[in-house]
Amino acid sequence: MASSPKVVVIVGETASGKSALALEMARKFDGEIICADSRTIYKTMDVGTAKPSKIAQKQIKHHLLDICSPDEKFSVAKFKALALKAIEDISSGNKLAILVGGTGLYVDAVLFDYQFSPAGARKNLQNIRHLKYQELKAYTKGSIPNTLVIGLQLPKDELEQRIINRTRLMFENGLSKEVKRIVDKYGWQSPALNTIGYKEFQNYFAGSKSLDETRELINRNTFLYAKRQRTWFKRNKSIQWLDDPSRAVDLVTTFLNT
RNA sequence: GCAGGGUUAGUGAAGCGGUCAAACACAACAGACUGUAAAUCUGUCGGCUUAUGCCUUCGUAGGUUCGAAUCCUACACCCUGCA
Repeated sequence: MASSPKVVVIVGETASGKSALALEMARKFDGEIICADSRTIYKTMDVGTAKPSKIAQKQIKHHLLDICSPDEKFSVAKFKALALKAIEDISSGNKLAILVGGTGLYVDAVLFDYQFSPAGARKNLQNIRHLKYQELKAYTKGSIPNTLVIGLQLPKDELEQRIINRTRLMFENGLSKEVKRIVDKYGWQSPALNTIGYKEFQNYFAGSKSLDETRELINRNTFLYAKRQRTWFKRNKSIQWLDDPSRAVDLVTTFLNT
């Protein structure tokens, strides 16, 4: 399959430094970034989702950010289609596509070429394991060709410290105002507000939780989320785990030369 | 000082003579995941070890009972009503 474009994929837990690494790789290898993130797709949700800054976006083109409004429903299938389109666009412009994200399902939808049945065909609300067979087939088949998958892994306590710091920064950068604005405009039932860093404010605004308690809760929920991400990525054996991000340059260099 | 309430596993909190290694929640640990995925769901959670098994736990020390986290006594610490 010489025709399929090369894609560098960067995965890892939240706050592991994926975005920074992606930016660096994009600069070094003339790339553009595709965000595989189920929350940064939403407009106006910037602080709480740790969305790449405007400055970063000016330097390097980021795809699939701000593509829908907080009251809209989004889906993996939509993501897959858009991501494939973006990969095509980027590589036809002779640039390197860099897919970055912590949303394992979104990444895998592209990487393992998920085939979705028609919308609404299946109600799988209880996470019934009836798709196990299909899923296994997909994973043994392996990922799509011409991909390099880099995973960022930090020691647990270091990651927790980074999460704590990041949450504190979010609060300093007006997270509470951002949440308020979105709630006032779209209401708590909006799909986008069922997000760590946002939903925890419900009790704060209702007056039953202090700001400190809210921040603690966000931290704890983020730890839990990171754990789920770890579990998800663990099963993908083709990920090349790095504890030292600087090694990524070599990996990408050899990948591009083969 | 007198009267009353409390002390339970990592935390919070049930239990108030047997079916209690002790509900439940949270955390912790592990896992699942194909159109909500920063979502949703599952398992383990005193120790030994994996057994319809044993051992050690419910502030501390004794006691009553066939049998106590549960009743009694003393002590320690904490909160409250009267001084």
